[in-house]
Amino acid sequence: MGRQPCCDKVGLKKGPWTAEEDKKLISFILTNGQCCWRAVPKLAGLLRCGKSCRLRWTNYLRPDLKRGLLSEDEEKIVIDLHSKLGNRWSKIASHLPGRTDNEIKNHWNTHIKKKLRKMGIDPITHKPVTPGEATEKNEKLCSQSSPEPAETEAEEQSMASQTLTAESETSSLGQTPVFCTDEVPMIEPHEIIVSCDASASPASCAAAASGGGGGGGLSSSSCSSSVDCSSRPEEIQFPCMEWLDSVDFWGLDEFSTWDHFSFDEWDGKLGLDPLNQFQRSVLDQEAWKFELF
DNA sequence: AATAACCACAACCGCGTTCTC
DNA sequence: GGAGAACGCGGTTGTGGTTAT
Repeated sequence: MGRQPCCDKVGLKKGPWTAEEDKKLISFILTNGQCCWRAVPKLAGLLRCGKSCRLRWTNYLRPDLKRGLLSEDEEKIVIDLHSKLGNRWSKIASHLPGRTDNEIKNHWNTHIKKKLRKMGIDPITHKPVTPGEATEKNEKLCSQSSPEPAETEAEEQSMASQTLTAESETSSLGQTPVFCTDEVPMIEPHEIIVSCDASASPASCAAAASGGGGGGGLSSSSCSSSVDCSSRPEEIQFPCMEWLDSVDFWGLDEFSTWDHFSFDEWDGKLGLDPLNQFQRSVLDQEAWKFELF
């Protein structure tokens, strides 16, 4: 009857992930690709539920993630999309390659909201507020009348034109290039090949094929989780994920030999400029996760 | 130097949707 | 077609770090 439960919640670990757990999860996904999340913790030897593994991967461990604060341009795009889409963070994230819905949501709540309020703009309605109007009470009222999200395909299509892509390096909101050169470079959507063999679902293939165009395709929702391998044992083996040479640091051979890891290698494989201090600092921040480095 | 207050972000929770049997 | 489970999303909470007192 139905599917098997994703995890029995008894004895599962919660809270912050340890470096060891990260390592296990990364190794597993490197070896096997992203397949059924419910199977991941068991096979990877983790005492976590599949949901937790998926979140950890999509929000933190994915190689294509940009780290660091959102740029001015990205903020503008978030604000603009939020005015049209409301709190549909995954939709918004799909227009910002390398950013996750969680990240955008957090950034919105901690930075952008305040910024907008300072500018005298209601972050919920995106309309100017008169002084004294922005009271707590008012805010609650406003939240009940959040902007009408775009419902139609056409609307979403038009919004997709704002997507940050390699092809269009300018946003609809500004004439300046979308990414500063000192930002962490993205692995472009087209650099990730999702193999679409005959057994792969049409939906996931379509999503992969349209990865660069339209919606960015690298969002947590539209890319990483779209692999359909549910319930077909032959696919559960390992689906649909190949990395180009440029991202082949994820290739198990090298990555599994953690002892030999160096940041220079990491940079190279990620396509990072070894001299980019910002990137390095970001990676240094990450290093706590990989004490073995 | 100690500690309280604040801030940022990772992770969890719950719900709606999708999918399989 | 219905039941039950996985998945994905958005809201909320918890935790660690930083700043102010």
